[in-house]
Amino acid sequence: MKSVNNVDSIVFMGTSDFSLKALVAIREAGFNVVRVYTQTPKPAGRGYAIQKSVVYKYAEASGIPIHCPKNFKSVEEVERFRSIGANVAVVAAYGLIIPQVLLDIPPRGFINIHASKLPRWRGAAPIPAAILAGDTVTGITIMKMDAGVDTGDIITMGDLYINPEMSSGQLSQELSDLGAAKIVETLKKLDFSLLSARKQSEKDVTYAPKITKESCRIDWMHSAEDIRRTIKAFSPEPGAWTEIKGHRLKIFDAEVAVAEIDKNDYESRNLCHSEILHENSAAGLILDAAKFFCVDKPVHLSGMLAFCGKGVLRLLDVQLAGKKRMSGDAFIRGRRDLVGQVAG
RNA sequence: CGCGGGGUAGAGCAGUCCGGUAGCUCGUCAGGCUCAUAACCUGAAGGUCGGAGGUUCAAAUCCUUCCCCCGCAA
Repeated sequence: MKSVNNVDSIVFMGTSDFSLKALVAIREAGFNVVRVYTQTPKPAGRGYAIQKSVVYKYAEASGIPIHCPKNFKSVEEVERFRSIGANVAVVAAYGLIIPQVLLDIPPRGFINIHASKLPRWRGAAPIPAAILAGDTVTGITIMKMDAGVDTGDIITMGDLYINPEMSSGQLSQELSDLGAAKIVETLKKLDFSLLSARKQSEKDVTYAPKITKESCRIDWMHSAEDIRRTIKAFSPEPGAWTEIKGHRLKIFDAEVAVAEIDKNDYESRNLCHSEILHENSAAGLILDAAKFFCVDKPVHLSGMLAFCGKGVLRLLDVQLAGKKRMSGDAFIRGRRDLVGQVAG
């Protein structure tokens, strides 16, 4: 039986932690990775030290030849790739555009691991997009690459349920495990996989918008649930943030403390905010503990609380610029001067 | 040499400019009050102030140097 094809010459292209899992899995499954492409080590971080990608470090330690072109626009780079003579190329979170001339080179083409169920969330940031949208299920797509952005024919998919507690970081880890398993499965029966590929439906296409600094900024006028999802979607990187007393505060985790509340029905042991609330400008107000009267029952809330456009959020994991990351509880205990401030 | 913040009790912070008793909010432990409480009151334990030198009668604080943590930017 010819189930294991002649795929003993694989080129792997990837940069992030997400791709590293796939690379490791491919090698552990016994495939021969003959070359690794990853993004150029570049000055980054404090002091602009040269940073190698995790994939670079792994390949280096494993003795796999590494190549880091800036792009594939030159004939030289294309020919260099051709000279490897690879049977198939696997791409996962690489970060460079692969032109058609390159896609045409390997006999069995390019295969991509994408962190969503295509055609939902095409684009660069599918994981935060799924959380932000409140999706209850997402997954992995293994596809044949074509020249479009995540438009290739689908080989296989894997499902993953999003539990509401999950942050992008956790989801990304689980998806990378799933992706690693799926790519190995695909490579093991490569010819069959390629034959069974089917076109994407053009009906349910959505795009995952690029993440910007501004899209990570919290709008406290939104509901507590919306803001909670924003926080989860950008945790731990790059981190949802707000500004308080002129300083940037990142929020890595939060939970809805009260989904809905009549803003007049509460008191706080620390200070009386009724005048602020009457002005309807309470969104973003930070408190450290409060007692609410919902219907006829008093509800005691502890921890670091933030009023939203609708409801109250409990901030669980925060970090002020320049300080350590800590629980909201500890943070607000030490920074009582921030109680009663309005974040924005 | 990219810009910047920080290291003080188990946690989070103030005090540092201008040297002179180690302080705050919590937590912990013990007791009290209350119908009751994530409320309140009383008391206790817990620190070689990141390390090493130096100046001084005296250093958390001033000088030199080293280590560690973090934000921005890329």
